[in-house]
Amino acid sequence: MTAAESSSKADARIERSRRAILDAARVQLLYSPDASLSDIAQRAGVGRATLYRLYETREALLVAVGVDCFEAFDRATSHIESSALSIRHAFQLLFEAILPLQEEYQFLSRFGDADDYPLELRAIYQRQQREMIDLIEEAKRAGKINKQHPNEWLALLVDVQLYAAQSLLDKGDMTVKQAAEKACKVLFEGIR
Amino acid sequence: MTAAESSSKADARIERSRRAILDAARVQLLYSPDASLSDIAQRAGVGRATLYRLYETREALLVAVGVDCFEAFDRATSHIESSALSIRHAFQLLFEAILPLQEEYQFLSRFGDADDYPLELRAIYQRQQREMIDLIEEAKRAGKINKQHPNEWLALLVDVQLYAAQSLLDKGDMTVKQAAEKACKVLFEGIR
DNA sequence: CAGTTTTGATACACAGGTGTATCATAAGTG
DNA sequence: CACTTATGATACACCTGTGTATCAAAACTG
Repeated sequence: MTAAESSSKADARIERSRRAILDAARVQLLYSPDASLSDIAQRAGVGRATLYRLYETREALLVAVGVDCFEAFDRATSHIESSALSIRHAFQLLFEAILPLQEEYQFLSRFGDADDYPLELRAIYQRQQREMIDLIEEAKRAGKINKQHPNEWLALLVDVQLYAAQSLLDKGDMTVKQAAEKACKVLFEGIR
Repeated sequence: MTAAESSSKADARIERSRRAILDAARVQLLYSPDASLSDIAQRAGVGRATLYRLYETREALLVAVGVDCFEAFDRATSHIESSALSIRHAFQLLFEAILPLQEEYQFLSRFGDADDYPLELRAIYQRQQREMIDLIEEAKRAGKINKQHPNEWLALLVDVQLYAAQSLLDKGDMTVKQAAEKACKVLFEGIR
């Protein structure tokens, strides 16, 4: 219904501009949250006017990027619950799925817990958090996680393990699978 | 030599303004990094002109806050190496010392790893990281940490454990000692 | 290929932040 | 208590970002 998903019969130019803008905005805003719309348009390779044509305000763009990130996240993780062999394996698959989408995941985290950001983004973030907590509770029931740990804290630990795993990837000498494996292991068993 | 440390024979009003501004700036910039100097002055309870009198530019203020944070951090942690009974105990003491200084610690982290921030802040951050890595290497030598883990990654894990521990404190039902204990335990032994 | 639609460039008004200067007032100093 | 100094308020010029409008040129559609 919204402009975000109406790829039905629009001019090909629109879709191209839209994709370029969303990608550029995600990267640029993650790198420097106070980047101007000129910066974003330039990175996207489109005119500033085009950006304003597709997204009425800066806030509307923020929301659109958030929605886009969430869709990518959902697409990459929806298969997990059906194909995981165990809870621990589900975490492993989750880590492997999210790591290549760090930009998208971090975008949602960063703009999801700030008080002064669009309500829509916060709602998306909370929905994502909810799914994570569901998984955590399942792991608790399976005895894989100490039941005394608060769920929100555990969700935070998963988040930061992902963040730390990304730093391993950035160093270059590791595959996604290996980084996910390491993060998962340290999460459940500690650094020693 | 700089105004930052010349508390020698200055007018008492100056020192009072300086303290109020540094505290307000730390909190305000941590909460919203793009806050205006008017916001900061207002929170500090001083006029905007006073702020400009004590700190020539916005960047100078940023550096001054960073230095102030580092001094507080140093004051709180310098006693540790002499009083720690073991490496593991040193981490426990470190966590206990830093947790009440989360604002200061987070300020240095946030403004220390961004590419577009003052060089002085980055230098301070790197010095702090260096001390952390020294501690980590000592723990490796003592066999408390798996030697295969990269030091930078481990330093990141300590950082994020502190961040997560803060969320436990924010919930209210925990003392600093308990939160530090929990973070330390999970760091070394995992969530299960 | 003719017609429609998007696009980029440009100019504009507006708002807000930065940094400087001035001056009467309040506060500290000796 | 006289003297010195910091302070807050105010006004100012400058710059940058936001959002709107316009129009010729380019790209897509059938």
